[in-house]
Amino acid sequence: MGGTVTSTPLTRSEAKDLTRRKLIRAAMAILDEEGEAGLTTVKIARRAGIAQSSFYVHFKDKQDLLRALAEHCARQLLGSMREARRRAREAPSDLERHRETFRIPLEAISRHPELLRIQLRARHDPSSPLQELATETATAYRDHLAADLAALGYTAGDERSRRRLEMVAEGINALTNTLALGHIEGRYTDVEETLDVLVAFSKGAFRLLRSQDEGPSRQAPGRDRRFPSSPQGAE
Amino acid sequence: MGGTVTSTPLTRSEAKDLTRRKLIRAAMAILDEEGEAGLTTVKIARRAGIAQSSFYVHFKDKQDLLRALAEHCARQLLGSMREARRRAREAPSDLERHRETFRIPLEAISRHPELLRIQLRARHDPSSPLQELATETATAYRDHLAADLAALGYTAGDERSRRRLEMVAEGINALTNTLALGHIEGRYTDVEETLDVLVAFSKGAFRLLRSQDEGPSRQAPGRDRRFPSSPQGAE
DNA sequence: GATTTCACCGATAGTACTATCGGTGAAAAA
DNA sequence: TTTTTCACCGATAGTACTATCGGTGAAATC
Repeated sequence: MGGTVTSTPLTRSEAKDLTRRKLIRAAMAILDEEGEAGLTTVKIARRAGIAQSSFYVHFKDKQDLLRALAEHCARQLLGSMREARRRAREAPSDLERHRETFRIPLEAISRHPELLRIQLRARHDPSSPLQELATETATAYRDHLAADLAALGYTAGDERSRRRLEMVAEGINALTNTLALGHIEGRYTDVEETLDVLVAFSKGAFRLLRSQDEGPSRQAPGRDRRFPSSPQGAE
Repeated sequence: MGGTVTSTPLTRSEAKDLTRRKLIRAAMAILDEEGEAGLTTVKIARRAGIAQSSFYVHFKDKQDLLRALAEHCARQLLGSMREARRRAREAPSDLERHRETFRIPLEAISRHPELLRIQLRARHDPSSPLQELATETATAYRDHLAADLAALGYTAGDERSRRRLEMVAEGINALTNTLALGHIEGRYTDVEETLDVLVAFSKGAFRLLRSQDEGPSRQAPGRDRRFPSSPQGAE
């Protein structure tokens, strides 16, 4: 990453570190292309250019590699999150800042779409060793956005408005992810158009947040506000 | 399903059909609880109460079961989609209709959350035999919603407004799924509150759709509107 | 130059799962 | 009643993957 182009003669520890990184990269690629079912030590090692058994020189077991991979992803995601916050602060006008808040994660996702894909997949997969990381990341993003919104004046006073803020933040993240994937898949090629849609959606939500203290929900408060739990009998 | 409570003496073909359904149910439950990695013929058979080898009396192989399971899910999803359309038409006022359009899928998801979970998981998993079904389902939902919106007057004239409509429909679906999951996971217990948020988001998007013919996008049309493709060099 | 270290190799034991096979008893057909 | 059918059983061959082990040569150390 540092840009130092070291020529071929490497020390032993440098070479080892390089192989380790190759293994993580290979695992990421396979995870992205074939999913976790396709992730075997045989394929990882072959792709990294070493023998299958040599895999265990670098990692205790497969689980150990996934832990390292999760850390790697977390570092990268945290980095782009910090960058987003920093760059959004630099925007001149309020309107531009609002738009930038969407552009930056969109750019970040476009740069490394495999991170989002792997995260979305692991998010709902109980058999995935990455599920915990995926959930944590999603929560972190949501809270980060909610905090930003709170700082912008959409203050969370009572419990209800706090929950609304959370819902809006989660919704905005879902929208960003979905449209970013559409962009990556080539369906929505125009970034500015995508930003238009994101901004439009969020404006509606902000209007709700601003009106939070003015009146109660549209429904009478007396009735049951939960769906009954699954009756389990349907065919 | 039909309500006929047949007492214990079953014909041979009835008994076989029952076992087959038990196998599909067992597979669904395991898929939901443990993901595809945990889905083995051993577990499916044990859960259905038969020997592992008897699995092959009902299905040619595991793939065959997954095909049957996909059909089963597709039928159920299609059914709830039709129900949603029908019930939304019955709503008295426009405002109520708008709100109902969100309530019905939310109810449907709450009734069978495992369907959504399995779909979301398979959607981004290249190793999943259910990926195709999941993608088709997502597309069908999006187009269904887009058509409803078009019928409501958000007409798709030119190519650009058609694409916007598609983006909005996809966004609304993503929002519905995300908030529905939040509801299932117990974070957003109040259905009416969830509907408030969904309606607020969509109002913002509708405002955009209505203004589609009035002016161009906020950005100058000359510059590059796509992100460069991933440089692959980042660490 | 001699010795030690160790990243990598090939071979293989162990494990978990898929799918097949012959046998069995009760329902269905004769 | 006799015969046939077949849904289910236990046992097991075949397959794919994980993880270990002893060996090797070049880098590192002496």
